[in-house]
Amino acid sequence: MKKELPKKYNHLDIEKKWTSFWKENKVYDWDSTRPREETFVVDTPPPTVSGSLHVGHVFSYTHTDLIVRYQRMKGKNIFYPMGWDDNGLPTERRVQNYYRIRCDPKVPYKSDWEPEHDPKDKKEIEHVSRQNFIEACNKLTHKDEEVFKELWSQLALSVDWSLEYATIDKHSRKISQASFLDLVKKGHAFSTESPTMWDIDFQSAIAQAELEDKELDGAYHDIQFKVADSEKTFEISTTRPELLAACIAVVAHPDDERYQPLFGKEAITPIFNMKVPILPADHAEPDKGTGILMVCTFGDIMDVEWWKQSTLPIRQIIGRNGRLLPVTFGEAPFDSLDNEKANKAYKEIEGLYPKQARKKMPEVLGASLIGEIRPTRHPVKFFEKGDRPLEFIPTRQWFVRVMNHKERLIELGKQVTWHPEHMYSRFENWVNGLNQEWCYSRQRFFGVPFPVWYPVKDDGETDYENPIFAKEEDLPVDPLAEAPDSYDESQRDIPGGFTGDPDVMDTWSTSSMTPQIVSHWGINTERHKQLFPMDLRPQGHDIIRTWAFTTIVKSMHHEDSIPWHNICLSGWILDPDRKKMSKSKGNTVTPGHLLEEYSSDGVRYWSARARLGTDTAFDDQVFKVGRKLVTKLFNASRFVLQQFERLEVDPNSYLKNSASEEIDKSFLEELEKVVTFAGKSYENFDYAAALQQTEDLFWDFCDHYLELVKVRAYEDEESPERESALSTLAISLNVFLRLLAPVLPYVTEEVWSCSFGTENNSIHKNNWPTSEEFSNQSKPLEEGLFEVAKKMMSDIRGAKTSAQKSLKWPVEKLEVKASESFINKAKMVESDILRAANCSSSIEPTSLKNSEAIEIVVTLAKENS
RNA sequence: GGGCGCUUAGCUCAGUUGGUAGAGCAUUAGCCUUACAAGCUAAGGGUCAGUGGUUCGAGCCCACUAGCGCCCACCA
Repeated sequence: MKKELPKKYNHLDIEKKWTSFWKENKVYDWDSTRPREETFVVDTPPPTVSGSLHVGHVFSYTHTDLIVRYQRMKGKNIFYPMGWDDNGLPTERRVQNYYRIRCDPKVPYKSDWEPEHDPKDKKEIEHVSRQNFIEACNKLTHKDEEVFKELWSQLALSVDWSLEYATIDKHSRKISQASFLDLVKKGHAFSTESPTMWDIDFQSAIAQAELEDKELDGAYHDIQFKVADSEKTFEISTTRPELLAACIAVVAHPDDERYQPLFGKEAITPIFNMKVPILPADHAEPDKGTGILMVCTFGDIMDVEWWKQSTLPIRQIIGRNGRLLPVTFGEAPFDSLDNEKANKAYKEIEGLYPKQARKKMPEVLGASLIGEIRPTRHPVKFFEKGDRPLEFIPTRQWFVRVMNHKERLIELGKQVTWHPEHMYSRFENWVNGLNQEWCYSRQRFFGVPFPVWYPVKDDGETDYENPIFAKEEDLPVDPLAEAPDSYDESQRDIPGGFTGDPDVMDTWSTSSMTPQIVSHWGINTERHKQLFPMDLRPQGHDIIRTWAFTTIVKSMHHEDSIPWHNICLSGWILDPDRKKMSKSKGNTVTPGHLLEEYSSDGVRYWSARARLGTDTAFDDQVFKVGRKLVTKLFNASRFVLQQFERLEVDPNSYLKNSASEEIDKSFLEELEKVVTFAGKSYENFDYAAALQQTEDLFWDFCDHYLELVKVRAYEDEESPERESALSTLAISLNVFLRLLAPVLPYVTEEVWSCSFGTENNSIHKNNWPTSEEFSNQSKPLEEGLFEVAKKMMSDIRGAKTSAQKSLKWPVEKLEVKASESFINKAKMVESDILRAANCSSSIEPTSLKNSEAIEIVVTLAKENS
């Protein structure tokens, strides 16, 4: 005999019990011996380990778990790993603040150094070696990961923890570096020195995918240029006058009649007196500003593009730290007609940041500034995590080719099924808008290094043309700590020796390989084949251009394949003001107290109500509804199981029975419909629709069906009527538990273990209900009997309520005025209705011809007998 | 400037292939009823953003308009 359910449902104790049960019994483990067709593979997003998780994480990770739990109950072998994204800038930033340290590659390594965190002590910032800094990163991320893992377990994410990885661990670094070497081998990666978008605070290159526009105040400065060997002048309207010294040309649209006579001539820049060519260029728009603009090295991406197809030299005046570089006019490429004057003017702005220099420019320009400065507001490109505008600075970087692969990327994007479908257009938009190759290198410390060294020529120059790549079997390598083959560590950074590539890879270089990291691409071919392409990539829609995009780029370059068959995009959590909840906005809610107050199942319910791609407002009310459903399910289960306990019979023995009473048959028919619908919905990743239908019928079950059959189930004598009720109760509870198991894993497991489950058999494996289970049930005489009974019950209750009587108050007379069809149906379920209504006389029908109207007249007894 | 989505009850949202507008919450009134007071029952509440079209019939299909949100864009 099973153990009885406790009187009250204490979610905290029960969650703890099942969390450890699932772990001990390896309920969620992947079986590597089962074939691909029986396996469902998830490319779990590795959460960024920087501080704490908020409800937004809980929300989207639950969505994946719902889908996974459905697939597992369908009998699928589940591959559901968890990774930690602990590589990259967010971690660096957090470590810098947490331990008050900075990485300085010039500082020597200290083996006995330990990072220390003291929230009160505002000690001076300590500069540590790269190795020490990486150790500090590892220490802090491990600490955070334990906290995350705890939360995921409590939330009942059914991941296989033996598949855990971190994007900075040895295995991930190896795969990242192998990916890079493969890209190089296939000609998809290359290094070059070229103007690159540069963040002056982080002092690193950044990629197009990391750009963000910010609206900034700016101002048009109208600057007068002279035409060489002529008295003519023209004006250029610019918001970046501080780049005047970097001007290499002025351009206007080829069709612009105002400037056509000047093409081919030279202009003379004011103040610095440099001769620059006047040329036609398609990107100049006649109706913007004065229609003629200066090309500076470099003000924006168009300057870069234009410069690339020109043969003009770069006049770089902004340095890596963002300040205006020292420049000497008179030395190429800064040729001036008046070096002395130019140098003097430049001294005024040298060493300043662009913003400061801009302020100073009116003074420097003097009479060359025409009219008033006109304020404007315009979008300026920023690194998404940066505080100051980007600059274009020529540096040596590694790039991955994407520009020549747009068509193929779009084809592959179309081969993936997007949920919801319309999110695909964001991917296509992004690919079509690509205007640069993927900048792959970063000038940072905590990341995956490039497995590359360069020879140092005898004159001390680095020979970038002949890179030395690591051997695949040696990966991962750190070129700053290890010497390449055929060299010795003593030859590092000396003429005739070698130097290590100092950069690390873009964080997406690793994240884009999550499928290959977990499939052990290149290491275990069998395993890779068994898992790739994967079934599902879940992620946020804000990182389609980064994570989804780069993952597709990699699988295209490596195997000309899609990485997964489906991609599911979760929406965002909005705060009550409808703003996206995010750490940077400081409006996050942490999930700990929610889980405690509303239970994990209650919080999961809240997540499950939101369809994919739909943003959801954070709303306490929905958590309450979730908790209420959990309590209801528990209590209804207790009631149903009590019927079997009372008779000392096993509810399992009723599951194969056929119901004989019409109301029972009708309810089972409704239940079968929901089973079919829910299965279809889950197949299409629409867990929310499945939940809604299930929940609706479950409340009908509690509010109406249970009330209708209660008395019949209570009967002391065995009878076909009682057997039919008991069978329907057993079947319904059994099916409801399984339908709700993905959303409410704890309470369903608890009830299951006390009812239908056998020893160590979790509800979460191999138990999804099917319509075949209903094949031995006979159809009710009419469809919709349950609906008719509901309508009758509702009206009877209404009559009692408006008479301010209790619901068990006896009914003397029950008249039904309705169509013949309605009356017929009511008659078919009459006995249950009369019992539930506490009515001793039979229904008095009045048949209305040609009328849809239904009137139920309830005459209550005078006395409560 | 290009693209996508949303607009249904006070709030949060459903609304399957077109067929009499739904749920929960909130509000109000009532009820200790042999599972449940962390409960139960019922009531009130809507020009489905607007305009036009297709149709016997439109919340749903089509066109246009407005507001909100998001994604993208070469931003002088």
